This record gives sequence, C-alpha cells and structure tokens, in this order.
Amino acid sequence: MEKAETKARPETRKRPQKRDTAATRLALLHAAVAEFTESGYEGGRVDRIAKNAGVNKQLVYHHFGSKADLYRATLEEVYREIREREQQLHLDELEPEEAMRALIGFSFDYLSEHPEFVTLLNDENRMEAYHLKMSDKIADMHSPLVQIIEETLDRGVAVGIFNNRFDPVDLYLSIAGLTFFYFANRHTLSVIFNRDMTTARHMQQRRAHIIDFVLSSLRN
Amino acid sequence: MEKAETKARPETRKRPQKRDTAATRLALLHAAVAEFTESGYEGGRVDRIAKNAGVNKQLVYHHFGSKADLYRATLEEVYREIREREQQLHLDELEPEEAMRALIGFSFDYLSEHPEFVTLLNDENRMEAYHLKMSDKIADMHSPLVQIIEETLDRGVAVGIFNNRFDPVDLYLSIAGLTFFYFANRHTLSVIFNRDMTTARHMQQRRAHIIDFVLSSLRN
Amino acid sequence: MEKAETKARPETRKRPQKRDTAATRLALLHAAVAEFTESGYEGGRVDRIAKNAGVNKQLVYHHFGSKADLYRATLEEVYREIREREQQLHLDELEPEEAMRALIGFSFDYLSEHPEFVTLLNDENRMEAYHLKMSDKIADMHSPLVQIIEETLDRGVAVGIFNNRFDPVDLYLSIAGLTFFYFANRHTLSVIFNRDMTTARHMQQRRAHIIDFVLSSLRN
Amino acid sequence: MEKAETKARPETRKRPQKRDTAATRLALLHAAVAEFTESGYEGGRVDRIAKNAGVNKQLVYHHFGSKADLYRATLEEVYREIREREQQLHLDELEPEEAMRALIGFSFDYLSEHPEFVTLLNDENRMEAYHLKMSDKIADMHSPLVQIIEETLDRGVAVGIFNNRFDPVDLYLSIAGLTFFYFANRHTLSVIFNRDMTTARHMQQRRAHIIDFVLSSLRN
DNA sequence: AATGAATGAGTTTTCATTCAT
DNA sequence: TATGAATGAAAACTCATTCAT
Repeated sequence: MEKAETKARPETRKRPQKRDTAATRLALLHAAVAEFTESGYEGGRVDRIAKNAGVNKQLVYHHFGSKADLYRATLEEVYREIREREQQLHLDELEPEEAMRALIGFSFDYLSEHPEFVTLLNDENRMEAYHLKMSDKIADMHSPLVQIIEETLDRGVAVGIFNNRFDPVDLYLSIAGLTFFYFANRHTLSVIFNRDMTTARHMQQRRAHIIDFVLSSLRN
Repeated sequence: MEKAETKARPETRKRPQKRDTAATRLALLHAAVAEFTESGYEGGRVDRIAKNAGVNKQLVYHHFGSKADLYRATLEEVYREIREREQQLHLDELEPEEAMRALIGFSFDYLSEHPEFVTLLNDENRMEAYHLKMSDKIADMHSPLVQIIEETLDRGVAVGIFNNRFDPVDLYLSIAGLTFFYFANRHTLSVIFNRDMTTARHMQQRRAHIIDFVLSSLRN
Repeated sequence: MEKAETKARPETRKRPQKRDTAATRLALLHAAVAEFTESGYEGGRVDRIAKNAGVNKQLVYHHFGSKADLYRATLEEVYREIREREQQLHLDELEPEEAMRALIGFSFDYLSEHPEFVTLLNDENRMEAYHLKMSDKIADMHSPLVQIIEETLDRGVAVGIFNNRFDPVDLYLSIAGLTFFYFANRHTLSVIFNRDMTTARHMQQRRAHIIDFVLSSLRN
Repeated sequence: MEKAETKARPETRKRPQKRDTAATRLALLHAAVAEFTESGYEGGRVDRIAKNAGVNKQLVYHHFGSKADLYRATLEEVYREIREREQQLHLDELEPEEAMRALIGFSFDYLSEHPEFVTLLNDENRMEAYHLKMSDKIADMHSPLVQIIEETLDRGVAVGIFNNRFDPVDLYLSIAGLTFFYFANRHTLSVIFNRDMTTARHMQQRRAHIIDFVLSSLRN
C-alpha cells in the first residue's frame, strides 16, 4: 500500500525478487488479522502469521518493524474497513424510521460478517487502547454514523414520529452496545443459558429484537 | 470468605487450618483474577500470580493443577461473585418502574465496580468459552436476573405502565449489552471520540441514558 | 485396602497408626520395582511409587532415606529374589545333560517371568553399577549357579558326554548372555527384524535353540 | 561425513554451507549420543547436549524439533554407523571357519569400541522400542550379518566342517547375545563376581571364549 | 508413624527478534 | 528483497525433598 509506487515502475530493469511488495504486505496484514483474532495479541505468533501469509518471518520485521507495530497496522486495517462500509450507507434517501432500521441492521450485520472487529477491539480494550493511541491514522477515521444518526433523528422528530429525548452520541453507543454485545458474548452466553446462541435462527431473532427495541424507545 | 479460623474445630483455637490451605488458595485466586484481567489468559503469567499472592509458584500447580485449571477457577470465582450479588437484589418490594431502574442501575454499577468480570468474559469469548465449557460449577449458577425481569415486566404490564412487546430473555440481553458494552469498550471509544469516557462524570451520564433508554422502550 | 486391619482391630485403643511398618516397606519396594522397571532410575517418580504403594510420599523418606537409597533397596530385592530361586534348584539329582538343560531352561524362564530383573540391571549398568557398589547386601549374595555349572560339567566330563574345554565362569556368562540378551533386546529386535519376537511361540523357539546351542558346544 | 565444504558450488570457495548447518547438526548429534549414553533418555539433558555441542540450546529445537526427535535421530545415527561397518566386512574371501571367527570377533570388537550402541539399545528396549518404531530410516537399515552368517554356514557345511543344526537367524541372535551381554553387564558382573571385568585382559579372555564356544557348537 | 502443604532448583519448550548470506 | 539459522529471555511445568501438624 505504501510501497505502491515501487510496483508501478515497470521501466527499471534491476529488481531481483521484486515480488510485489504491496501484495506481501497485504498478505501479512490479513494473516495478522486472522491470527490476532484467533489468539489475541499476546497469544498471536509472528511465526504463524508469516507462515500463513506464505512469506518469510523476517519480512514481518521488514514491513512492519515489530509485532506491536503489526498489531497496530492490523487495528488500522479493521477500522479502515468498517469506516469504508459506513461511508457507503446512504440513509438520507430513506424515511426516518426505515433509515433507523437500516442503520441498526447494518451495525448488526457488519459485526456478524466481521467477528474479527469484535474480538480485536475487546483485546485492545483490555490493553486500554494502548496501540490505538499510537495510531495517527485511526484518529482521522471518524465514524459517519453519529452524524447519520443525528440527521435521521432530526428528520424523525420533524415529522413527529421520533421523540427528542436522546443525544445522538448516546444513541450511537446504545445501538453499538446492543449489537456488539451479542457478538462479543455469544459463546459464554450459550454456555450460561445452555442454548446455542450462534445459530442463524437465533441471530435473526436477536436482530429483530434489537431493531424493535431501539425503535420502541425512539418512538414518540 | 477467608474461610476464617479452622472451620469450627471447637477444642483448639490456634492452628490456622493446616498451614492455611484455604487462605493460600484464595490468595492465588484473587491474584489470578487480577493477572488474567490485566494480561488476558495467554498474557497472564503464573509467576506473577504466585508472587502477587505471596506464595511459591509451585503451589499453583499443587492447588490448581495447571494454568488452564486456575483460569477456570478464576472464571468460576467471578461468576460466583456476581451471582451472589444478584441473589441479594430484592426488587419485588419496589414499584415496577423503580424495580426496573434499580435492576439496570445494578447491572451498570456491578460492572463499574468489577471491571475484571468484563475483561475476563471478553477473553473467554475469544476462546469460544473453552474453559467455561469445562466447568460444571458454572452451569449450575443460573442468573436470577431473567426471572426478576420477567416478574417486574409482568407487574408493570399489569398496572399498565409497561408494554408487552419484549421477551424477558431478550430484554436481559439488551440491558446486559447496553451496560457491558460501555465498560468493555470505553478505552477504544475514548480514542475514537477523542474524549475521555472513563471519567465519573461521563459514567453517570451514560448510566442515566441507559436507564432512560430502556424505560422509554418499555413504556406503554 | 491396607488400612483394613487398622480398622478391624477393635481391641486396642492406643497405637495411632501403627499400621504394619513392614507391610508399608514392602508395598513401597514392590511399587519401586515396578516404577524403576518401567521408567528407569532417572525417569522413576517418587510420587508415583508412593501413590501406587498406597502410602504417603513422605514415608519413602521415612523408610528409605532417599530415591537413591530406595533404588538400591530395589536392586537388593530383585537380586534376593533370583538368588532365592537359584538356591532351590536341585540339579544334582539329574543326569548331567538333563541337569544342564534344566539349568539353561531355568535361566531362560526366570528372566521371562521377571522382566524387571533384566531392565533394572541394564539401567544399573548404564550407571556403572553405582548403586550396586553401595550395597553390602548384594556382595554377600553369591549366585550358586557357577558352582552348579562346575559340578554338572565335571559330572558330564566324568561320564564322557561333555568336553572339558570351558571354564565354569565363562560358561555361566555365556548362558546368561544367551538368555539375557533375548529378553533385554526383544523390542528393538522386533523392529529391526520386522517380526514380533515377544510372542510365546517365538519365545519357545528361542528357548529350544539356546539349550541346543549350549549343549552342542559342550558335547564331547 | 562432515558434509564437506559447501557441497560443490564451484564458483566460490568460502561460505561453509549457510552458517554451517550440517556441522551444527552433527555436533548436536554427537553430543546427544554421548549424553544419552551417559544418562539415558530421561536423564539426558538438552542443555548439556547443546553446551557440549558448543551451540545454543534452542538450536536443538530448530534442527530436531524436540528432545524425543533428537533421541530418535541419535538412534538412527548409531544404527547407521554399525550398518556401515557391517557392510565393509568381506568374509567371503576367508575360509568358513576363519570367516566365522572374524565375524564373531567383529561383533565383539565393535561393541567394545562403541559402548554407546549397547547402552542406547538397552534404554530403548526399556521403552519398548518406542522411538525406534517412529523411525522410517531404521526399518530400511537391514543388517547384512544374517546373510553373511547364512553363507558362511553353508560354505562350512559344504566342506564338512560345520554341522547343519542351526538356523542363521538363531545363530545371529546367539552371537549377538554372547557379545552384547558382556558389554551390557560388565559393571554389575564386576560387583557380583568381585572382580573387575572391564580390563583389557579380561576382555581378551572373554573374546576368545566366545569364539571358541560358538565354533565348538558349530563344528561337525 | 503419617499426612499434605510447601519449596528450590531445575527441565523442556517457546518466542520475538537479529544475523549472515 | 528474501531466507533460514541463530539467540536471549522467559514461559509453563516438574520433582526430589523438607516442613508443620
């Protein structure tokens, strides 16, 4: 990604094993996401990341400097991905209630499809956001969701279907909490409730409840 | 809790129970809670646990068998503690709305005072509840909250202040999600929002919002 | 199991756990034979010996002083047993050839029934007979076999069926070698020859060969 | 054996094969032979092996994977060595009796010069050939001695000096037993007989006896 | 005599990282 | 750029032995 320009210079001849630097970086990054998701930061192994990326271990240090730096890059990558998807929501075309339902549904579905986001954030929180604080990039990646929520709320209030009780940031956190918690805690909950909460059926039920629950709260 | 002095052997007073086995066990358990909370399962160090418990490292193996078994005992301990506290709630004496507010408040406050519960559960979920599944004890520790929620809901519906839209288990998960998420993700959220969410002031605000948000949803 | 008699002695009151010291010693000794045979001296575990003897680990130290001393006692025990059996041979009643066959057969059969003797001796030899040298007892346990061999040889020479070529000690070593080697090396030989040499059938065949082989050599 | 200098890369002379991997491996292997011979498998210490090989301890794991794998490699090495020597016997040029004497003498002398072979095999047999069974290599290393014995026997029978009583495999085992036992049990026998059996003088006497003993048995 | 807790000194193994080519 | 060998520091776990009761 950074080294991109190297690849784009077909005019030079020398270049012994110029085997796509950017591709190597990406392979490492994806392997790192998988590894840290499965094993956590401390449990993640540089060897396995390199092996699963199909490259030499030393390249990790070449490209990222250290395990910690690779982890930071991993976090940046998952944030980048979710922000990219969030940008693509165009809820202003929908009626307020539909927009709100779509937004909650998106929050739920994204986590469902990206369990790595859930797991990596939990681990990073255990470390009190140590790596996140080191990242300049992440600070620049603001979520558009708060803004979207605010606009949607306002539109709903304007047409009289929503109450005006809740701050957009609070609402954002509540929606995130309702969706995130389910994916974060499915496994222990399944044991505690002695009932598999990871099935598609249960997931759909949970998704519906959350949407209803939030809408019920927002309704005038 | 400290297993007190030599469980009721009436003739002698001294002799703190065979070199104080129970105290050693408890010291290890508490040190383990702290260590695994701070560093996670993989990052947790048996050496540090023993050192912080003030006992010899090998006693971990003597009393618990292995790091994994100690971790399981740690989970059992934190579940035991929260269940114990949940049992002590007596919300049937309160009016339905007050009871619901108290229950949500308790959920919030307990996690606030017990960050180890949040962190340990997150790590255990990353491991897909591996250790929890090994525990016979935990299966027997049912949370009374679902039952309390059900009764409170019913009472509220009976007097006409609550709607009848939500299943008690769903509601339990929603309350848990709203409270848990905040404590689980405070650190990354603080970075993302560039605003310290761990302050007492912010916590109070969040607590109030969650109670309002749930009540707003339940209201008829 | 062992605790039985203690419980079954209602007549005495005092004598707290006077539970048959000699029996405890023997139980430990037998467990030690099994343990050191299976795992060797270094691999043998004091814990397992105590556990399999059904007594407390500390009793090992009470009765034997140390692992090394227990090992020495173990060697003394297996030597005592074989010497005891050797004393019971009464080959002077048999014709020379029959006597010699019986003696070789006994050597073979004893090792067959006492694999611990083979294994313990091998390990002790690796340690250059370190523990054996410490034992006063073993020095006093002379094998009667050399003497028996000498007498049998002489009788055979007298009646003209045996030649006079071999020294009794040499012959003793040869018989021991032929029998011992088979039991000592069965497992690796089975792998090398790709053929199970531990079967009863193979054992019988080997036994017959050894007797024939020695007799063939002794014959005039 | 030392893998010589950088296997035939003609253009450069320096560079001793990538930091001398083969030399490191060999040094470890030889140190392992010594260590396991002296202390057995369980008693053998990875630390000491590395130290005596003059390399870092972790290289054991880098090159061999584990203590058990190193042990297997050690067994493979000692088998490889004896097989190599056995291949070099050319007894078909000798008269049958001389050939048989040479073969027995070789068996005796090899063990005399290679006490590690004796000790390692004994320990491996205690473990019921556990590691040997894991080795593919060893299965392929057939001893040529059985074949040589068979041919020599046949030649001797043909010229009338040997009887036809014994199967070549039986005879192989008998010769192995007679020689192996002496080296395997010298130390305990020395104690039992109160007489040093490890002296060169005693060894020569034993060697002569074994050859005479076998020949006496084979003679027509 | 007997028990179970406690301990010091290891033991194998792991791992992030660096070196040499 | 790329590779595999090499390493220092530490990790979980073990074990013979002793202590307190």
